[in-house]
Amino acid sequence: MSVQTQMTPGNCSDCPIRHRAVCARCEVDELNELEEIKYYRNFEAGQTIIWSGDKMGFVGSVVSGIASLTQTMEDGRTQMVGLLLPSDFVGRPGRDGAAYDVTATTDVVMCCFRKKPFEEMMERTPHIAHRLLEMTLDELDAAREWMLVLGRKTAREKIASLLSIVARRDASLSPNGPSGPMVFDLPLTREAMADYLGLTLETVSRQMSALKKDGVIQLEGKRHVTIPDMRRLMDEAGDDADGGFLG
Amino acid sequence: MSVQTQMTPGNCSDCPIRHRAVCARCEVDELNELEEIKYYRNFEAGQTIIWSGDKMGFVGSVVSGIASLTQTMEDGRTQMVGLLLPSDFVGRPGRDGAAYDVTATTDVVMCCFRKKPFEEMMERTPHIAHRLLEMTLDELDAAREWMLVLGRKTAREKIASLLSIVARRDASLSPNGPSGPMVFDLPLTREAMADYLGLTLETVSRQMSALKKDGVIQLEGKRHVTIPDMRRLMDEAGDDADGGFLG
DNA sequence: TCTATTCTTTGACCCAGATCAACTGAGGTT
DNA sequence: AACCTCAGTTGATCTGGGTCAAAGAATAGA
Repeated sequence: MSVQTQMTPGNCSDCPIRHRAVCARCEVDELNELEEIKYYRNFEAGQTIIWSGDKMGFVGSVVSGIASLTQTMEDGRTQMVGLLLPSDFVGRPGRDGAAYDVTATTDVVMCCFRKKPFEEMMERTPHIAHRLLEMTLDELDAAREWMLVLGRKTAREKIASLLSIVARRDASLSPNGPSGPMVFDLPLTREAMADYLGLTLETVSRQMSALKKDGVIQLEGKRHVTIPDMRRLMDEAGDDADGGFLG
Repeated sequence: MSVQTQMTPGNCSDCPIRHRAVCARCEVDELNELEEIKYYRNFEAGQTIIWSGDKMGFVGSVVSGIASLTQTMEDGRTQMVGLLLPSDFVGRPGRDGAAYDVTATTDVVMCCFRKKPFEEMMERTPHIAHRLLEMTLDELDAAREWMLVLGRKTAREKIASLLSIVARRDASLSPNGPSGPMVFDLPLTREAMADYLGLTLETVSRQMSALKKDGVIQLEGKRHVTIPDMRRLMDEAGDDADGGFLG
């Protein structure tokens, strides 16, 4: 999951490692090579894609839907450690076991590559290794930004942070530019939000109600969110770093 | 900062990107090339190595001492997002700005490479890009493991987690193997520990005292720690994943 | 030796968020 | 329509860790 980078989906649908921005780098020979080892898999909402510790025979990227990475303690406490949106990469070239559970939050289509051939291709095509390094550095930045959220922010700030991130990454919004109102459907249940934010679902619910009451967000039903003023929301998130999202 | 990987320092002191394990991969031509663009810098404890947002002209790795990565909000709340121990890499090839402050916690010696030539060399030497990808994936795993600590663990568990990590990465210990008692000096002040764990320094102090009272750790002075039973400490940390550290 | 200064510990009290519990409301099934 | 079930809301109460305050302990300097 990347916080810094915006995505323009829909382009470059055959790209081996889907680019976050409009793809300007596709190289035909790369694609042709990959075509042979590429396949698609569908997962239903709630289904586990990979169990932590399992041997992973593939790497891949999310084509549609949303998946989440979670870690769980023996006593059941769970923490979401990443959100995989379309174009995000899954898997660890050079690693055998998965480090955390990957679960489909909505229905998910993944574009997979068998790991061995993918790794061999990485050897031959430095381009891909570079792209992967770049993406991994993005994820690392995002993970570290999230550490600040988890460690130091209040419940209200946490909710605002999550809403900003989802708003930023969801393309179906801001018909009037990034400073206009934003409209989107939350792809997460209150429980999933809680797991992401290190809160309980009750606290999430209460803070959502509070933000609604204060006019920071509007809610239709449980999932449909309107953000009348993105800047206001970002203030609530206490975020200095907006990744250049707003002017 | 890596949680999973152990380091055996002292080997391979000229290696461009120092390996965490005993180095079996040094290649002479690589070294010779790097020698030209390599230089050393010293920092005193407390000194800032890089300010968040600054343009970074170099990448490098920690040779000795300990540095920390921190993020700070406008109101002063700070969260440490990474701990850099000897052999850890600093910098983001392909990125211009630093994403967070890097501060010397103790006196630090860094081995630096000017960024441009380093990146050019990365182009020519896929080996290095792979190594860097591997290291970045390790950091990502560590960051995500830390998200569980920050989001879901109690203060006591947090302290125990931090102590395990420091113990695991400190080489000057376990004269009687990994199941014997461990002895080391904490490289962090109580405040730094608090910033790492998302706590206040008072809570850190109280929990250290509690762990001491309960015999989980022994303290001589403020910094010198003995862990009579590593397994006991890991139980206190609530960690299922010990990274294969103990049998 | 006698301060300063910096780091740490400990105590008293408070509050944000957890916990426990009841309730609402939208689908879906029969 | 009657009944589930699942997701979310809201209330009442409790508590872990924060906050404020004061007092050691170690080191450096004069």
